[in-house]
Amino acid sequence: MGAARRLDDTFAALADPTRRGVIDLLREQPLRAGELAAAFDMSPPAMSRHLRVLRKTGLVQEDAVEDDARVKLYRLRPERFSELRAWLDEVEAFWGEQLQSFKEHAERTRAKKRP
Amino acid sequence: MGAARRLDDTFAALADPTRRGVIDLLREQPLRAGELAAAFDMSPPAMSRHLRVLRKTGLVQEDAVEDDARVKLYRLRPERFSELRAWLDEVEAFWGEQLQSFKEHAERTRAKKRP
DNA sequence: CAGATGGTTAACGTCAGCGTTAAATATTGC
DNA sequence: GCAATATTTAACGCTGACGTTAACCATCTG
Repeated sequence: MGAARRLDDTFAALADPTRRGVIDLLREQPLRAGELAAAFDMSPPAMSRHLRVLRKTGLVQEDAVEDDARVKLYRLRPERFSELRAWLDEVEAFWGEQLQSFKEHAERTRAKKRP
Repeated sequence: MGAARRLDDTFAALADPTRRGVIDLLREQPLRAGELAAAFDMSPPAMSRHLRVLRKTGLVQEDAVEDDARVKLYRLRPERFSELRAWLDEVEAFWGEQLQSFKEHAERTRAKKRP
Protein backbone atom coordinates (compact mmCIF):
# COMPACT_ATOMS: atom_id res chain seq x y z
CA MET A 1 0.00 0.00 0.00
CA GLY A 2 2.78 2.38 0.92
CA ALA A 3 4.58 1.35 -2.23
CA ALA A 4 1.52 2.09 -4.35
CA ARG A 5 1.18 5.52 -2.84
CA ARG A 6 4.81 6.21 -3.58
CA LEU A 7 4.33 5.13 -7.18
CA ASP A 8 1.47 7.59 -7.44
CA ASP A 9 3.74 10.37 -6.35
CA THR A 10 6.59 9.23 -8.55
CA PHE A 11 4.51 9.12 -11.71
CA ALA A 12 2.84 12.42 -10.83
CA ALA A 13 6.26 13.96 -10.34
CA LEU A 14 7.41 12.72 -13.73
CA ALA A 15 4.25 13.86 -15.47
CA ASP A 16 5.39 17.48 -15.32
CA PRO A 17 7.65 18.48 -18.23
CA THR A 18 9.61 20.96 -16.11
CA ARG A 19 10.45 18.29 -13.57
CA ARG A 20 11.46 15.83 -16.27
CA GLY A 21 13.59 18.62 -17.66
CA VAL A 22 15.23 19.07 -14.29
CA ILE A 23 16.03 15.39 -14.17
CA ASP A 24 17.46 15.67 -17.64
CA LEU A 25 19.80 18.45 -16.57
CA LEU A 26 20.80 16.79 -13.30
CA ARG A 27 21.69 13.70 -15.29
CA GLU A 28 24.77 15.53 -16.51
CA GLN A 29 25.78 17.39 -13.38
CA PRO A 30 24.47 18.54 -10.00
CA LEU A 31 23.04 22.06 -10.08
CA ARG A 32 21.94 24.74 -7.67
CA ALA A 33 18.30 25.65 -7.14
CA GLY A 34 18.83 29.06 -8.70
CA GLU A 35 20.62 27.64 -11.72
CA LEU A 36 17.66 25.36 -12.33
CA ALA A 37 15.13 28.18 -12.03
CA ALA A 38 17.12 30.21 -14.55
CA ALA A 39 17.48 27.25 -16.90
CA PHE A 40 13.70 27.04 -17.23
CA ASP A 41 13.11 30.79 -17.21
CA MET A 42 10.98 30.39 -14.15
CA SER A 43 10.66 32.23 -10.83
CA PRO A 44 12.73 30.76 -7.97
CA PRO A 45 9.63 29.96 -5.88
CA ALA A 46 8.14 27.94 -8.71
CA MET A 47 11.30 25.90 -9.11
CA SER A 48 11.58 25.54 -5.36
CA ARG A 49 8.24 23.78 -5.30
CA HIS A 50 9.17 21.51 -8.17
CA LEU A 51 12.28 20.56 -6.25
CA ARG A 52 10.25 19.89 -3.15
CA VAL A 53 8.08 17.49 -5.12
CA LEU A 54 11.12 15.72 -6.54
CA ARG A 55 12.71 15.56 -3.09
CA LYS A 56 9.56 14.12 -1.56
CA THR A 57 9.48 11.31 -4.08
CA GLY A 58 13.17 10.68 -3.51
CA LEU A 59 14.08 11.17 -7.15
CA VAL A 60 16.35 14.02 -6.18
CA GLN A 61 18.48 14.92 -3.21
CA GLU A 62 19.83 18.20 -1.89
CA ASP A 63 23.41 18.53 -0.69
CA ALA A 64 25.15 21.36 1.07
CA VAL A 65 28.24 22.90 -0.44
CA GLU A 66 30.98 23.59 2.03
CA ASP A 67 31.89 27.10 0.87
CA ASP A 68 28.48 28.74 1.15
CA ALA A 69 25.74 27.51 3.45
CA ARG A 70 23.06 29.36 1.50
CA VAL A 71 23.57 27.25 -1.57
CA LYS A 72 21.67 23.97 -2.08
CA LEU A 73 23.12 21.63 -4.64
CA TYR A 74 20.70 19.18 -6.23
CA ARG A 75 21.53 15.82 -7.71
CA LEU A 76 19.72 12.66 -8.82
CA ARG A 77 19.15 9.64 -6.60
CA PRO A 78 19.17 6.28 -8.41
CA GLU A 79 17.12 4.18 -5.98
CA ARG A 80 13.66 5.43 -6.89
CA PHE A 81 14.33 5.01 -10.57
CA SER A 82 15.03 1.38 -9.88
CA GLU A 83 11.66 1.12 -8.20
CA LEU A 84 10.08 2.49 -11.35
CA ARG A 85 11.95 -0.04 -13.40
CA ALA A 86 10.67 -2.78 -11.14
CA TRP A 87 7.10 -1.72 -11.82
CA LEU A 88 7.74 -1.78 -15.55
CA ASP A 89 9.29 -5.22 -15.33
CA GLU A 90 6.25 -6.52 -13.50
CA VAL A 91 3.86 -5.15 -16.08
CA GLU A 92 5.87 -6.41 -19.01
CA ALA A 93 6.23 -9.87 -17.53
CA PHE A 94 2.90 -10.94 -18.97
CA TRP A 95 3.13 -10.13 -22.66
CA GLY A 96 3.49 -13.75 -23.61
CA GLU A 97 0.18 -14.71 -22.08
CA GLN A 98 -1.85 -11.97 -23.73
CA LEU A 99 -2.80 -13.80 -26.91
CA GLN A 100 -3.81 -16.90 -25.03
CA SER A 101 -5.91 -14.90 -22.58
CA PHE A 102 -7.66 -13.20 -25.44
CA LYS A 103 -8.86 -16.53 -26.77
CA GLU A 104 -9.96 -17.58 -23.32
CA HIS A 105 -12.04 -14.48 -22.85
CA ALA A 106 -13.71 -15.04 -26.18
CA GLU A 107 -14.63 -18.55 -24.99
CA ARG A 108 -15.89 -17.18 -21.70
CA THR A 109 -18.11 -14.59 -23.38
CA ARG A 110 -19.50 -17.00 -25.90
CA ALA A 111 -20.26 -19.52 -23.18
CA LYS A 112 -22.26 -16.94 -21.24
CA LYS A 113 -24.46 -16.21 -24.21
CA ARG A 114 -25.10 -19.85 -25.15
CA PRO A 115 -25.36 -21.87 -22.00
CA MET B 1 9.30 17.24 -29.31
CA GLY B 2 6.34 15.07 -30.21
CA ALA B 3 7.94 12.31 -28.20
CA ALA B 4 8.28 14.58 -25.18
CA ARG B 5 4.63 15.49 -25.37
CA ARG B 6 3.75 11.83 -25.51
CA LEU B 7 5.86 11.13 -22.46
CA ASP B 8 3.95 13.85 -20.64
CA ASP B 9 0.72 12.11 -21.40
CA THR B 10 2.09 8.70 -20.60
CA PHE B 11 3.35 9.69 -17.18
CA ALA B 12 0.17 11.63 -16.46
CA ALA B 13 -1.85 8.57 -17.42
CA LEU B 14 0.15 6.38 -15.07
CA ALA B 15 -0.06 8.88 -12.21
CA ASP B 16 -3.67 7.94 -11.57
CA PRO B 17 -4.08 4.90 -9.30
CA THR B 18 -7.25 3.78 -11.01
CA ARG B 19 -5.55 3.71 -14.39
CA ARG B 20 -2.56 1.84 -13.00
CA GLY B 21 -5.07 -0.56 -11.49
CA VAL B 22 -6.68 -1.03 -14.89
CA ILE B 23 -3.30 -1.85 -16.37
CA ASP B 24 -2.75 -4.29 -13.56
CA LEU B 25 -5.99 -6.11 -14.36
CA LEU B 26 -5.45 -6.08 -18.10
CA ARG B 27 -2.06 -7.63 -17.53
CA GLU B 28 -3.83 -10.88 -16.76
CA GLN B 29 -6.60 -10.80 -19.33
CA PRO B 30 -8.49 -8.46 -21.65
CA LEU B 31 -11.65 -7.04 -20.09
CA ARG B 32 -14.77 -5.17 -21.13
CA ALA B 33 -15.33 -1.51 -20.27
CA GLY B 34 -18.20 -2.45 -17.96
CA GLU B 35 -16.20 -5.11 -16.19
CA LEU B 36 -13.50 -2.57 -15.46
CA ALA B 37 -15.98 -0.02 -14.12
CA ALA B 38 -17.42 -2.65 -11.81
CA ALA B 39 -13.99 -3.80 -10.69
CA PHE B 40 -13.24 -0.33 -9.35
CA ASP B 41 -16.74 0.33 -8.04
CA MET B 42 -16.98 3.28 -10.32
CA SER B 43 -19.62 4.68 -12.68
CA PRO B 44 -19.27 3.59 -16.31
CA PRO B 45 -18.74 7.17 -17.54
CA ALA B 46 -15.84 7.66 -15.16
CA MET B 47 -14.16 4.48 -16.34
CA SER B 48 -14.91 5.38 -19.93
CA ARG B 49 -12.85 8.51 -19.55
CA HIS B 50 -9.99 6.69 -17.92
CA LEU B 51 -10.00 4.33 -20.85
CA ARG B 52 -10.01 7.21 -23.27
CA VAL B 53 -6.89 8.58 -21.57
CA LEU B 54 -5.17 5.21 -21.74
CA ARG B 55 -6.21 4.79 -25.37
CA LYS B 56 -4.90 8.22 -26.27
CA THR B 57 -1.48 7.42 -24.84
CA GLY B 58 -1.50 4.08 -26.62
CA LEU B 59 -1.04 2.09 -23.44
CA VAL B 60 -4.29 0.30 -24.12
CA GLN B 61 -6.22 -0.75 -27.17
CA GLU B 62 -9.90 -1.50 -27.78
CA ASP B 63 -10.97 -4.52 -29.79
CA ALA B 64 -14.37 -5.52 -31.04
CA VAL B 65 -15.78 -8.87 -30.10
CA GLU B 66 -17.47 -10.69 -32.93
CA ASP B 67 -20.61 -11.77 -31.04
CA ASP B 68 -21.82 -8.41 -29.78
CA ALA B 69 -20.94 -5.12 -31.44
CA ARG B 70 -21.87 -3.16 -28.33
CA VAL B 71 -19.04 -4.65 -26.34
CA LYS B 72 -15.54 -3.14 -26.35
CA LEU B 73 -12.78 -5.40 -25.16
CA TYR B 74 -9.72 -3.68 -23.78
CA ARG B 75 -6.19 -5.03 -23.72
CA LEU B 76 -2.66 -3.76 -23.13
CA ARG B 77 -0.33 -2.60 -25.90
CA PRO B 78 3.34 -3.28 -25.28
CA GLU B 79 4.90 -0.63 -27.53
CA ARG B 80 4.39 2.40 -25.31
CA PHE B 81 5.75 0.60 -22.30
CA SER B 82 8.93 0.04 -24.25
CA GLU B 83 9.09 3.75 -24.88
CA LEU B 84 8.87 4.33 -21.15
CA ARG B 85 11.64 1.84 -20.60
CA ALA B 86 13.76 3.67 -23.14
CA TRP B 87 13.38 6.90 -21.18
CA LEU B 88 14.41 5.13 -17.98
CA ASP B 89 17.43 3.64 -19.69
CA GLU B 90 18.49 7.03 -20.91
CA VAL B 91 18.23 8.56 -17.45
CA GLU B 92 20.02 5.71 -15.76
CA ALA B 93 22.84 5.72 -18.28
CA PHE B 94 24.64 8.45 -16.38
CA TRP B 95 24.92 7.12 -12.86
CA GLY B 96 28.61 6.40 -13.21
CA GLU B 97 29.43 10.00 -13.97
CA GLN B 98 27.56 11.49 -11.05
CA LEU B 99 30.32 11.42 -8.46
CA GLN B 100 32.85 12.86 -10.88
CA SER B 101 30.49 15.64 -11.89
CA PHE B 102 29.95 16.50 -8.27
CA LYS B 103 33.62 17.15 -7.79
CA GLU B 104 33.75 19.19 -10.97
CA HIS B 105 30.93 21.41 -9.85
CA ALA B 106 32.63 21.99 -6.51
CA GLU B 107 35.72 23.11 -8.42
CA ARG B 108 33.64 25.33 -10.65
CA THR B 109 31.97 27.05 -7.68
CA ARG B 110 35.17 27.50 -5.75
CA ALA B 111 36.89 28.96 -8.79
CA LYS B 112 34.14 31.56 -9.20
CA LYS B 113 34.58 32.75 -5.65
CA ARG B 114 38.39 32.87 -5.73
CA PRO B 115 39.49 33.97 -9.16
C1' DC C 1 26.15 46.42 11.41
C1' DA C 2 23.95 47.15 6.77
C1' DG C 3 23.06 45.56 2.55
C1' DA C 4 23.08 42.00 -0.82
C1' DT C 5 22.38 37.10 -2.06
C1' DG C 6 20.24 32.27 -2.11
C1' DG C 7 16.39 29.90 -1.13
C1' DT C 8 11.88 28.77 0.80
C1' DT C 9 7.13 29.79 2.52
C1' DA C 10 2.61 32.46 2.13
C1' DA C 11 -1.22 34.14 -0.31
C1' DC C 12 -3.66 34.51 -4.48
C1' DG C 13 -5.69 33.46 -9.23
C1' DT C 14 -6.35 30.22 -12.89
C1' DC C 15 -6.96 25.96 -15.15
C1' DA C 16 -7.28 21.05 -15.75
C1' DG C 17 -8.56 16.47 -13.87
C1' DC C 18 -11.81 13.33 -11.72
C1' DG C 19 -16.32 11.87 -10.17
C1' DT C 20 -21.47 12.16 -10.58
C1' DT C 21 -25.97 12.09 -12.95
C1' DA C 22 -28.62 12.74 -17.19
C1' DA C 23 -28.93 12.22 -22.02
C1' DA C 24 -27.43 10.33 -26.47
C1' DT C 25 -25.96 6.46 -29.64
C1' DA C 26 -25.77 1.88 -31.15
C1' DT C 27 -26.96 -2.82 -30.99
C1' DT C 28 -29.41 -6.88 -29.50
C1' DG C 29 -33.44 -9.98 -28.95
C1' DC C 30 -38.26 -10.86 -28.40
C1' DG D 1 -41.09 -2.08 -33.51
C1' DC D 2 -39.67 -1.66 -28.65
C1' DA D 3 -37.62 -2.46 -24.38
C1' DA D 4 -33.17 -3.71 -22.52
C1' DT D 5 -28.08 -3.54 -22.67
C1' DA D 6 -23.19 -1.57 -23.43
C1' DT D 7 -20.73 2.39 -23.82
C1' DT D 8 -19.80 7.16 -24.68
C1' DT D 9 -20.67 12.26 -24.54
C1' DA D 10 -22.53 16.44 -22.05
C1' DA D 11 -22.97 19.38 -18.20
C1' DC D 12 -21.91 20.39 -13.50
C1' DG D 13 -19.16 20.90 -9.06
C1' DC D 14 -15.00 20.27 -6.43
C1' DT D 15 -10.40 19.83 -5.41
C1' DG D 16 -5.55 20.15 -6.32
C1' DA D 17 -1.55 21.62 -9.17
C1' DC D 18 1.22 25.31 -11.16
C1' DG D 19 2.76 30.03 -11.77
C1' DT D 20 3.30 34.83 -9.91
C1' DT D 21 4.55 38.41 -6.49
C1' DA D 22 5.47 39.69 -1.70
C1' DA D 23 7.36 38.63 2.54
C1' DC D 24 10.65 35.88 5.40
C1' DC D 25 14.93 33.52 7.06
C1' DA D 26 19.69 32.52 6.83
C1' DT D 27 24.16 33.62 5.39
C1' DC D 28 27.85 36.06 3.31
C1' DT D 29 30.61 40.44 2.63
C1' DG D 30 32.47 45.09 2.96
